[in-house]
Amino acid sequence: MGTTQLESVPEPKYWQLRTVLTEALDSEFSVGEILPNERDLAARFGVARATLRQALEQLELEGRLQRRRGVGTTVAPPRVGVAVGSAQHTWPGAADDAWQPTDCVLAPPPAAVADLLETGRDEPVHTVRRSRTTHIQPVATELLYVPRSSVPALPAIDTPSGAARARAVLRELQRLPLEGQDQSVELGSAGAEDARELDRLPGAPVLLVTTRFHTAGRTAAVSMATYRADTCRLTFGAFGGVEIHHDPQRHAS
Amino acid sequence: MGTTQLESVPEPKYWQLRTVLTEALDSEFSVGEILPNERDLAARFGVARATLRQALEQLELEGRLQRRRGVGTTVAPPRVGVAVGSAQHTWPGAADDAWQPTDCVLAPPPAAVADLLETGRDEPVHTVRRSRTTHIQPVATELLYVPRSSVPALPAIDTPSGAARARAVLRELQRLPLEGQDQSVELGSAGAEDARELDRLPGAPVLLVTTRFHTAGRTAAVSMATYRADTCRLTFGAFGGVEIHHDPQRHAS
DNA sequence: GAGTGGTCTAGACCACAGC
DNA sequence: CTGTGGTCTAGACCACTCA
Repeated sequence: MGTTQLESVPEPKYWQLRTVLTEALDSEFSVGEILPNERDLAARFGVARATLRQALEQLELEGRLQRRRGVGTTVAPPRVGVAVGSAQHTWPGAADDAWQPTDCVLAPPPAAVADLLETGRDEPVHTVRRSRTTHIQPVATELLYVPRSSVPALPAIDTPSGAARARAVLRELQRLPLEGQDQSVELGSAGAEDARELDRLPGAPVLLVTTRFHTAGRTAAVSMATYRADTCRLTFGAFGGVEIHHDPQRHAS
Repeated sequence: MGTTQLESVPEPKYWQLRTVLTEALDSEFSVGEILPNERDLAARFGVARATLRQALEQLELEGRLQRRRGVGTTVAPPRVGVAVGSAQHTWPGAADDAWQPTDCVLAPPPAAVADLLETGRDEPVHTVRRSRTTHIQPVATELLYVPRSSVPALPAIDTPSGAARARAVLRELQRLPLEGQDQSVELGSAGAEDARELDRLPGAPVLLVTTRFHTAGRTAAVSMATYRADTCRLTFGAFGGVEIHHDPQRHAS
């Protein structure tokens, strides 16, 4: 008598829960609707709150849910497609781009960036801060590193740090011939600052996009952008406008 | 007397731990080295194991650690750059590509894919399974959906399902003129099957790459690839060979 | 078998939003 | 103030690997 478990545990409870909740979201809930609170949900499914939370975390990671401390858990809208690489490469700051410059300082970049720029590790570069929003939600922050050699005509550094100087640097960049750009995407977690700016908690999953801008055979600038992984689908090419309504948890054939 | 906390909790313990461990990894550990087990580490830092694990999860997400049940926790090597989009677009199955076809069946695709292909929702399409490895580690699995109209010359379906048929479909694809491709990247979690194939646990974070191949103004094929997010850095363009040794947790200027 | 990471529990308290 | 999600604890047991 007394089997080890009712279900012989073929798979963990939080994973079963995730599946059940996914189906419930697909069939019984609509975007923006608020779910019952975690304590009630846990009781309803007969699991500890920690287990229920593990399932909710999965769903938030997949962009199906949005949780806010003090508020509640709501059904998230489909991810927005955010264009990060286009067929016709353009400099950051071009007329059509979606970024808002907020600040600019002259400082030594992180070592990894210095290596990409092939500048000395202690050599200060223009560091432009920008942010990007869709509708009203912040989706990304960026640090754009521009060596002084890329913008030699920039007026003396008497311009105070700030958005004005950021725009000046970007304007000077446009004058260079852009030969091409390389990009890479990887998973990261938001640091305290980025988290605040993206309206998330520290450690929230983000997509880190590194872009190298080339001119005359050398690297003219490097951008390191941090996108909210829960709400964004990064698009390359003409994929921008397309809506994809699939479950990010891949269901094999 | 008795302050609420020793440290007035400006930030959560697991986050402080993450920082401490990151620094320790940078300075005192080398790639492949095994860390003390979780119970010892938790005791050493004076926290519960669950809290310690929260910090380790972060570090694993960032690609700094690798954890294996029954084995232990080791320091992970830097992420490998995996080329997913190149300047000169090529069909899947081209001579140089890194994928290994393993199977092919004719079945109706998920609804989302049917919409992208503009086929009927119940219309069966060739579904090619492929996998991709670097060195000896699996890094990605893929389902490639090819409508029958894209490979009309394919011999009758008497070829048994399997790698041979997969190669036949890919070979036929090469005959079409490739006009271009769109891609999108988003965060997802590995389903049970993918997890097994990628040597991870269900729910492991993955990067979902959707590629649309165009010919003659229509979509000739759709690929949905699942990359291990912990070990991969997806590269677009010539970024392939570059090593980046930065901390995926963005440190602002 | 011993030792590892993975899952789960039942509680407690905290930080935050909104009334 | 109440109610929400976020953090943390101290334990237990399970699944897995390897000697």
